[in-house]
Amino acid sequence: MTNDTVCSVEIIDREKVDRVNQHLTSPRETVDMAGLFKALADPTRLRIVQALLLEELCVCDISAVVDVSVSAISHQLRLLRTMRIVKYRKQGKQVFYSLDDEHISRLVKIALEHVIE
Amino acid sequence: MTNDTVCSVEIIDREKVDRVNQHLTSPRETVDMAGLFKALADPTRLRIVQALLLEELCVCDISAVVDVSVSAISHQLRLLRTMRIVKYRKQGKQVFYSLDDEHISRLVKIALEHVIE
DNA sequence: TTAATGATTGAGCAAGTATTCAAATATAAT
DNA sequence: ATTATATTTGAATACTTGCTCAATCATTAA
Repeated sequence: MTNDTVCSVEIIDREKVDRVNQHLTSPRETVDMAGLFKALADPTRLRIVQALLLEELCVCDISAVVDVSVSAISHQLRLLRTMRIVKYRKQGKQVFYSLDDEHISRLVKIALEHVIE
Repeated sequence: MTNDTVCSVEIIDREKVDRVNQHLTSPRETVDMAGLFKALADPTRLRIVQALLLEELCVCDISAVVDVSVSAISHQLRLLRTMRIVKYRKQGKQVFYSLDDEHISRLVKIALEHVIE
């Protein structure tokens, strides 16, 4: 659906629209950024990230901290793994997860500042 | 569902779990933070925010920039309004939106750094 | 080898969400 | 007043998502 048909006047300020369009990131980058935010947009996943911000933890202990079933945690960890937000190491039967991205802590910190106000 | 029933050994490292738990934000704060990330977790909304990061825009022009129907944009703007992420001013028939939170630009900037790498 | 344990996976379901469409508001122009 | 325009809104729908349950895999212990 094009905007030509949506807005009867099509565009109010064509010059402004062009200017803004030129400075936007590529659609691909926008989608990727949204994906990163989406990874942090669920309380369970955010809780996991908050926990791993403090210490490396095995799946079972993450489950205990977050108070969500091991299965559910494992599903979410897979997503965080795919997003390259967490990494893991195996030690015997256990799998220890930790954060894999320095940007994450900054994002979480800013978000906390936001909600505290 | 408690973790006592989930993990056969309940908790691997009780001391670690307690320590982490003590340093976590309140559940309420976690949910609010997740809500903030969720607001930026959709490509359409993120595109809107990116645009408003550059200039104040009316709904019609946002629709043109993001290339999504005016109606859909309006629905998303309502959500961003509710989240106190954008504010607006009326001028005649038009409604101009702009960002209402200084944290947002920092979040978007960091997310961009993340995806560019 | 067999049993036990920590973790992963896939299917299914309930809840949430982004968009469309049609109708309704609000303001400006005729 | 009537018409046109910019925006908002509610309902409907297709899609996504987070969890549970059961089964499976991987590693260790007996």
